[in-house]
Amino acid sequence: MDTLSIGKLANLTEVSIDTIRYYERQGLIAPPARRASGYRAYAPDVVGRLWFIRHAKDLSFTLGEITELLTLTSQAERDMAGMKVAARAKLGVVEDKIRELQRIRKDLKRLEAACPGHGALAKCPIVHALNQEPSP
Amino acid sequence: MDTLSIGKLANLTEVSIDTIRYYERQGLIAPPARRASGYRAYAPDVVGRLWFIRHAKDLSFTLGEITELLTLTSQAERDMAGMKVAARAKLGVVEDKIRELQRIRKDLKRLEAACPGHGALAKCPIVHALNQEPSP
DNA sequence: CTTGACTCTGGACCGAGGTCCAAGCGCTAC
DNA sequence: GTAGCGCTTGGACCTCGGTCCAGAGTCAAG
Repeated sequence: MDTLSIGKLANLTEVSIDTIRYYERQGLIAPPARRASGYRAYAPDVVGRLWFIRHAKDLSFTLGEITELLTLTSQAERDMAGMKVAARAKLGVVEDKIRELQRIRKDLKRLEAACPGHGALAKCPIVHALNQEPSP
Repeated sequence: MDTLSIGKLANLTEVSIDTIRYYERQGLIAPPARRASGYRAYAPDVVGRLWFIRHAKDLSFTLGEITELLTLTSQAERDMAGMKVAARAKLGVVEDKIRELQRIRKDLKRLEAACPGHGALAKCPIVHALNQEPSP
């Protein structure tokens, strides 16, 4: 048998059955052929497609973006420029998030350092800072 | 008049009217007194409380965590230890997120660097990498 | 053949943090 | 006094990425 049941596919890809069906509804994977019983019968190349989705998710691409990437890659005659552009664009987004989190980290560190850690709450510099209207 | 309508409060705090009502439903701010007409009439100290919420949100505290922080600060006789502990705990969470994003950044950079940016898509190293099952 | 595991469908539900709506009053500046 | 904002309510809806369910039919091992 050269097709896979959804359960076998799930085992091979570490993507749950429910999630595979969800991806089908979302259009990330094509509706597969069916057995007489109605069971989904996947061609083995779907395994690679699911790994693609998983890895792209691990790179913080959204499912919508992954759909676009999959469309891109499905046109084999195309140039690879699109992939590189997508990677760089996502890199920019990730770096923005890192900067924002670093801003938060700095603020938290400053507050934590300013707080002696004991004494009346009314004198807590963290509480004080949070209650203030921002200066500008 | 020493009370504020919800609209005035929204203007003073950069928190929208809908959001203020939402916070009331969620228990972050107490249900205010009402005028005869049913309009909410806020005591001016609610302004500080809303700034507290806004700033804590800017530090990536969730509304649930902010509720706890507000409970903490409402007991003036308490020690400030809890605030410092909360700040340090959140700092840890933020640093974990930063590390995860840095992992993603590293992976994206590596992929982007590996891709020549032109040529047949079938040879794109990004596509190749994403299609692979991870080596356990 | 029987039993237990597998799969099917459509739709409801989750959390987080809101946003938007209608229909109907209240308030205030002119 | 009237135009035109402001405020009220309850509930529906949104994103994102799934998860879970019932009730039914199917498959494979013993």
